[in-house]
This record gives sequence, structure tokens and C-alpha cells, in this order.
Amino acid sequence: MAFYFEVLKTDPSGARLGRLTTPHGVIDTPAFMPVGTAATVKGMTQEMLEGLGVQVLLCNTYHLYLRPGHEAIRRLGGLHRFMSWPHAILTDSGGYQVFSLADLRKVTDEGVRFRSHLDGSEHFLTPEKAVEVQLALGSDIQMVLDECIEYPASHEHARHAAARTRDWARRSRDYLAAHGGASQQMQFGIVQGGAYADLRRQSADQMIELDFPGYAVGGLAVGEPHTLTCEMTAEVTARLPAERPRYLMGVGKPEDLADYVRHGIDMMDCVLPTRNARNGCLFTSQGRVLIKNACYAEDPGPVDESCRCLVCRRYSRAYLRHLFMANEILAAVLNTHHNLYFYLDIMRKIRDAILFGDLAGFSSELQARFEAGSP
RNA sequence: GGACGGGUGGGUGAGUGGCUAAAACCAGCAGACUGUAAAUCUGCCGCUCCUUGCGGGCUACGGAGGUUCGAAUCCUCCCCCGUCCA
Repeated sequence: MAFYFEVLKTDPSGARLGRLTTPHGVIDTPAFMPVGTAATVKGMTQEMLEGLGVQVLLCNTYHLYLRPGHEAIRRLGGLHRFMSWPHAILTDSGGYQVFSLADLRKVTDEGVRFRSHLDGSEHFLTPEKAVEVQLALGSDIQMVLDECIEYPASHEHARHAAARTRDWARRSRDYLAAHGGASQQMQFGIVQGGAYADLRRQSADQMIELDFPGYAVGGLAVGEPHTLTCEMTAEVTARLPAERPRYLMGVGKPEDLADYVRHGIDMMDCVLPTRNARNGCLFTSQGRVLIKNACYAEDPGPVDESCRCLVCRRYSRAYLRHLFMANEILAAVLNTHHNLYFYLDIMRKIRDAILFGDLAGFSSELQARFEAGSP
């Protein structure tokens, strides 16, 4: 079996230490997946990512379908070879673009009509098409097309989106099976339901009924309070089968990662470490450092005293600020490197904490540090 | 020496009588960023006062005068800068 998920240890909190085996390597869970939307984690080379210990990347169906085109990538030997990433890849379905490109699309039961953000051309993304594109890309894990909605949203709207997501999930599953893809790629169903517990439970049950090899919780972290994100997540994970991986999509802030894990989450992804890095926001053990702040102009110290990453070991805040202010490309590279290291380091510590039975302690320590504010 | 052109807030540079503390961009200061339309976006950006308000006062478009109810904008002289001619 090319895919294999095992839970090695379960914490009393519900946190799980696990291992997801894919044709392109093992993923130690709980795992954080850097976002490489357009087949690149902006600013990072694949070698750098490997050096950081990244085991799985997230890439995007919608973006790669538009450019360079999934067929081109197929002809070039698939996404792994195309982007020279021999490790695991999870592809998102384009469901998030239903949310983020709300002005450029129209959703119907059949699918989503997008007007390309690149050239205005029209494209119709159906659940089947999303599966087809992801098959062409050859990712290890593919996501079903879902309808991610905004927060706040009415119960009615959330119910409709969840129902549509369920229908799309069924179509996605069937399409993959009909094309013999189920043995090549793991397909995750996505639970929706907005901020409504009853809808979340219902959506979870429906996804379980469809019997996916893995499940995702989508439509969260779109503006709602963190406690609500946790509540919704808990509603879902309480019902999901223990032996299958759970992926909370699009989270989160560093200080919140352990909370999600404690609610039974195995996988997460987020643009925060990479995007914020490019915008000059560095995550540290003492809180956020906005490196462009004037107070760092002549600060010879490292970004984070207690960080062991290459950037913190070698460069000063003053230098990083200079690079940022001067609009140097290296600023994005170094900042991204640090932030990803920071995230992956937290995940490492989380896994250790589960192993040693002290996740609660680690979690509150994380929260406390961030509440203390910026250094 | 002469002829043109030009001197605007930290910079570039709009603005040719009131709607102008003065466009826009840059620089600077601060903030945001959660399955990436993001190396993006937002706010502030003369000084000052307070009852922080589409609030008051002061200063400001090379300098000094003047015209006008009102001038960065018109007039006079002066000082600088550029180009060209001697």
C-alpha cells in the first residue's frame, strides 16, 4: 500500500502523534505544510526547504491549472519532477479561491465559473475537473473541490455551502475511482458548515459516510475568533475516525498551532509564515518582530535569541532591516527561511510534547509568550 | 554682458487669483496579513494647542516689496540654477 497512516500515540487531550506514508516519503504528524501555491514556496529553493526538514508542500490546483497548465505539467513528468520536489505534495482543489476570489467567480451546483485573475479569461472548475487537474499534477494528496464561505455567514448560507460541498465530494470521489486514481492519490473530503456546530457535525458525518482516506476541516480561520475555530474543529474531530489523518486547512498563527493539535488535528498549512516574512513580519519565541521598525536600525542582535536557524545564527536585526528597507530580494529569502524554521520547530516541539506527555504545558507556554507582546 | 527657461513641503514634481497645508509618486513612520490576485494592502507624513474635531492658531511655494477683499499663482527689483549667444 502506497499510502499508510498510523497513529503512534494519542495524548489525553486528543492530540495524536502519527506518521503518514506516501509514495514520496513519510510525513511526521502533526505536520505543518508550507504553502507553495504556484509550485514554489516563494523565495525558497527546494534545497532550502529540505534543509528545513519540510516533508510536504501544498500546491494549488487553480493556479497551476491557469499557469503553466496541468497538461503541460503532466507532459513534463508531473508536479514532483516539474518543480524538483521529490517529497510529498498535497494539492488544494481551488475551493479556497471560491472564497478569496469571490469577486471573480460564480458558484452553481455544477461547479465554479472563474474569471482568471491573470487575464480575465473564463474557466469552469467542476469537482471532476479539480480531480482531473490534480491527477495530472500527480500530487500525493488531493483535495475535493469545496465551497469555502466567509465569516460571518448565515446558517442558511452555511447549510447550502455544506450541502453543495457534500455533493461535490461525492462526485469527486466517484470521478477519482472511475479513473483509477484512488490508488495513486489520497483524496481528502472537506468538512464545511461555517460557524455552526450542527452543520459541522452533519457535514462531518456526511464526509465520513463517503469514506475518504483522510478528512479536512475547511472554511475556518476566515476571520472568526480563535476559540470558535477550536470549537468547530472539536465538533468535527470528535466524530472523525481515529485511524485517518485530519487536516485543518489554512491555519494558523504560531501560538495557536498546539491548540489545533490538541483538538486532534494532524496536518495544517498556512501562508502566514511565508507571506508575513515577505512583508517584514518575523515570528519569534517572544512574539512578532516587524523588522522594518526603526528601533532595529542599529540592533546587532539576532531576530530571535533562542532560535537556531541559519538566519538567527548569522545575521543581525540591523542587517535584516536594511535588506527589507532596501527592497532586497534576500530579505524575502532570509525572512521566509526564519519563519518556516520557526513553524517547523514548533511542530517538532509539539510532536515531542505529545511523545513526552506535556502538550498542555507546551501549548500554554506558547500562548503566554505571544501574549507578552513583541520583544 | 545679452536672450530664453527655471527656482514649490526630506526628494522628484503637479498646480497660473479663492474649492491649497498645496495633486501624484518616492523616501520616512506605524499597522495589517490564517487552504497566497500579496516582495501586498492600510493609515500617518509643516509646526503647535486643545474640549481630538471634516477643530483652533502659526508658518510655508528662492528673497524683498507691491497689486487685490483674497497671491505659490499677477507686477517690480534682487539672488541663485540651466541652456544658448557674445
